[in-house]
Amino acid sequence: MNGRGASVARASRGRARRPRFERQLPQQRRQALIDATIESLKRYGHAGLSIRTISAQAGVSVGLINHHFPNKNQLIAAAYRHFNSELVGGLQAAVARAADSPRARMRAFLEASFCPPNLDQDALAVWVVFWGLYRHSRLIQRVQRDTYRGYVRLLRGMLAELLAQARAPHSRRPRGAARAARGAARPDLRLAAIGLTALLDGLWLEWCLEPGAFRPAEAVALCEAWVEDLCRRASGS
Amino acid sequence: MNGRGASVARASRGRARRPRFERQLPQQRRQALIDATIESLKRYGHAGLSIRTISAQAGVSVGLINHHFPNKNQLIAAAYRHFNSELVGGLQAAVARAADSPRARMRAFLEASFCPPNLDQDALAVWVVFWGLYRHSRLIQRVQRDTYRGYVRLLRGMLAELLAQARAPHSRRPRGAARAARGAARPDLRLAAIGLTALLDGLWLEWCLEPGAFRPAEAVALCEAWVEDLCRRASGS
DNA sequence: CGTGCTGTTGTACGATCGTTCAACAACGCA
DNA sequence: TGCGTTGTTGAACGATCGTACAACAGCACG
Repeated sequence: MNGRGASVARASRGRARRPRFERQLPQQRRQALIDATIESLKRYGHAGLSIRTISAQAGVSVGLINHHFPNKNQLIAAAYRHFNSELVGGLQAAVARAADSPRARMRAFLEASFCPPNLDQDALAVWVVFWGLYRHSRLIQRVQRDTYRGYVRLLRGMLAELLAQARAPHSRRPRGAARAARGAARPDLRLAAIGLTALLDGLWLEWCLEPGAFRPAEAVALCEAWVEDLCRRASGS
Repeated sequence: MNGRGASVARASRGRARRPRFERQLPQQRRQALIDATIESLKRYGHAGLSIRTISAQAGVSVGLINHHFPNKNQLIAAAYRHFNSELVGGLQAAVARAADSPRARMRAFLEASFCPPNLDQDALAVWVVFWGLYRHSRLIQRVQRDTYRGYVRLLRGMLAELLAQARAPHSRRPRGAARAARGAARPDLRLAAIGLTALLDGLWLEWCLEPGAFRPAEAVALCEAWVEDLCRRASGS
């Protein structure tokens, strides 16, 4: 009763009073809610999709989410978009940081794939929840379509460079190699990208399900052996 | 009001009266509920885990499930066990049906893996739901541990045969080959099984996510090429 | 035909879900 | 210092969740 008047009186009396909450800019709060969503999914799996669980994780009240997002699905889709772009961005950065040789770039890509934060049991839990939403949520489908493109382009580009170099190992044209190889190599490149993606994703999945089964370095080695066989077959034909 | 007396009167008047439900043996009803659970998961994803959705799918009332299963989790675990054993049993049967040569057996295994009912978008939806439960349900973990053993044994056995034949291609001992190769080949066999499983699962996953990306026969070819490279490397060293 | 067993039904209950909304309060600004 | 904007709170709503349980009814049997 009379809560407001009492608090105003306390404040005007000069007593130090901690604010009950902190106002933030919409942009910052939105990002905090997105982070809390992902953290909540890591901790509680599908149960972490609850508005109350997410708001508790973010340290805010239940009503705040609908002030920054029109509904729950939009928040989840935003979290999925952020999760995807973190992955793709991290891989792209690792490749860009590597030496300017197709092999070194591929190695950097593989090592980044089999390192934290990508290689993480909690991350798998998050992916699984999103995958489960895929078929019944147009929002999730749209995010998937938007972000997957960058991943495929990155991986295909590296494979094209490697295959071009394997076919013409003595000509020094690392820059134009991908473009030059595009004609005749396209059917092989398509299957090669499919196979490498499958091997990569499968190893990643296996490790997350049972981290003791093999070491990350062994996964990188398996992928590199596969790429090596691919190049050998390409140069042999 | 007085529903019972009225219906008895109708019945004794000789009017034909359809039974409102059919009693079934517990074993049959349990299986029907398990089938309904899987079908419900295929149709509605994670939302299909609801007691009311499953009972509607099975054409029974909500209360019946708790008469045949102590709670929802036990039903789900039973469904997961059935789903797993259907997969492993189908693969084992396909291998047993194949010709008695390591290559033929491996081919049969791969073709069965990339065929309905295993290669099915709906099936992926079911797997994803179960995977999402894995971390937080001891029942699911137990089922996984029980059933995965058979799958690994099957795949490792075929790989061992193939590697043994590759190492000694001229000695005719297809029966004892696996046993003979067990000593020196074990480290390679371990990584080989990991790699093939990853490639297989990854291709399966990719196809289910985007069935138009490649044909099942191409997936089989990719796996066989991988096995071929493995054997070549084993015989070369 | 009547009786007993038990498979089956459907309501009821408390908990939790996503969402709404009126009231509160933090903080920039005059 | 007081005011206005608006980020934030938390109670309340109806829907739906898993489970319990008393009543019903199919069907085998005497």
